[in-house]
Amino acid sequence: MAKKKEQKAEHDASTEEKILVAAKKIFTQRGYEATKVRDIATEADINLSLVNYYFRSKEKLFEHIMVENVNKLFEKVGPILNDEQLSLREKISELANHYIDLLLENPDFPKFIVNEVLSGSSKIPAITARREFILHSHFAKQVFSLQAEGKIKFHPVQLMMNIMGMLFFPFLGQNLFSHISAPANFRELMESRKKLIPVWVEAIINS
Amino acid sequence: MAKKKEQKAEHDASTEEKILVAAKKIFTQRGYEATKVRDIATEADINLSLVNYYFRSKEKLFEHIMVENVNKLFEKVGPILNDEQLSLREKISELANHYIDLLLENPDFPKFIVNEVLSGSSKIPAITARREFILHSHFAKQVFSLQAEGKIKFHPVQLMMNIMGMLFFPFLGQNLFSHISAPANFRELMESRKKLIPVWVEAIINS
DNA sequence: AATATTTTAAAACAGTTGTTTAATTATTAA
DNA sequence: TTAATAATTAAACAACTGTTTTAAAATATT
Repeated sequence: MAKKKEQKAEHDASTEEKILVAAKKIFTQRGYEATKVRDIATEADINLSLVNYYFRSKEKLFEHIMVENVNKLFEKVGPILNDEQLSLREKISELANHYIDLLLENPDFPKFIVNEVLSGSSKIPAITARREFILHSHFAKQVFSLQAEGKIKFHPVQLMMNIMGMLFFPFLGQNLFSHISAPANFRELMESRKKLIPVWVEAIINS
Repeated sequence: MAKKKEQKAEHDASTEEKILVAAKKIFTQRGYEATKVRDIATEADINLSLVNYYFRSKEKLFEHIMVENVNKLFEKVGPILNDEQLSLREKISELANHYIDLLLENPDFPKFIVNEVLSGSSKIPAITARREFILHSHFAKQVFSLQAEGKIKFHPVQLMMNIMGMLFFPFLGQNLFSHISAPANFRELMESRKKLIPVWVEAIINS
């Protein structure tokens, strides 16, 4: 029964798997246009035509990878955003912990987020659906109710911008910032942010 | 003497100018790889070979545009960052005013900033030089002295990340955010930020 | 007006790139 | 084992892309 899976774990990765790993790496790093099918084949160490054999076209493969990425980006976050037991501050703390870990492990994600998720250009349904999801989450309701209760004097979207900016932007400017302090320190800086961001958001709310 | 300039102003844009305008638009929007020389020629409404005639190669033209962009991004900012008369808060206020206006007028800039300026991959000297400049500015000194004076309990780079994040990130997620509130409201939200950001930064410092 | 120079245009070139084909090898099912 | 199916490979194709060439038209210079 579980033979196949065990075999997979023991033996070399299957061709399909190798293509996926290579494609994920190169597509996420360079984007669609800058990625050549031959680059993927070389990186995966397989024959060129196997890419089309397994995934029919470059575009199909790209969408596959993008869906994979966006799922990884949101799978853990959905339950957090909609957990009615968590206060806003607790949610922010959880989000900070989760995303900082995730982005430290996936240095290519920030650019992907900007170019595929935040950019309106993406036609991939999995991405547009996630955007909707966030907007109707319990988290969004909590942020908006801050205004309704008169606890903030500015538009709630401003707060969402700040939270996301504090979370994602450092990774976009990683090369810039890790040039200031020692590059190795970037990780420490990000670890510190896990606890700092909730405090800063609180300060902004009370400003 | 001024004949030529006046002619330029009165008459149609020169071919060189038309290419520059088209190239700036397409390169900034789509990036290097996704931009085809034929796209530029079509957009500029000129013959294909004129692109190479005036700029020798696609790569040369790209660098030309990138330098143009980065200059526009920093020309006004240098004096602000190094103005020893301005307090940190005043500098932040000036920066917010300037960058919010600039990015509202140039919707393509945010992606360019992420992919060319913040990304370490850029080999364009004009960009790397600017990075150095910021790090040694009076502004940077002021931020770092906050820590020396014990006014903040975290690393000064954290504050720089937050300031830049609050400034740039909303424009990166423009499509996302303008989907929440009415799209037309995005401009108003950004206008509000001009005054809000200095307050928020203050709140973060005092947190 | 005649000549030289600059600018524009069309076509072609050479290299790249996504994809397909056809043949071979490996695997599975009978 | 044998037949059928799946996986892999090398080669080729056709469209695309950056660049060059060659010639014509426009402009400037003498």
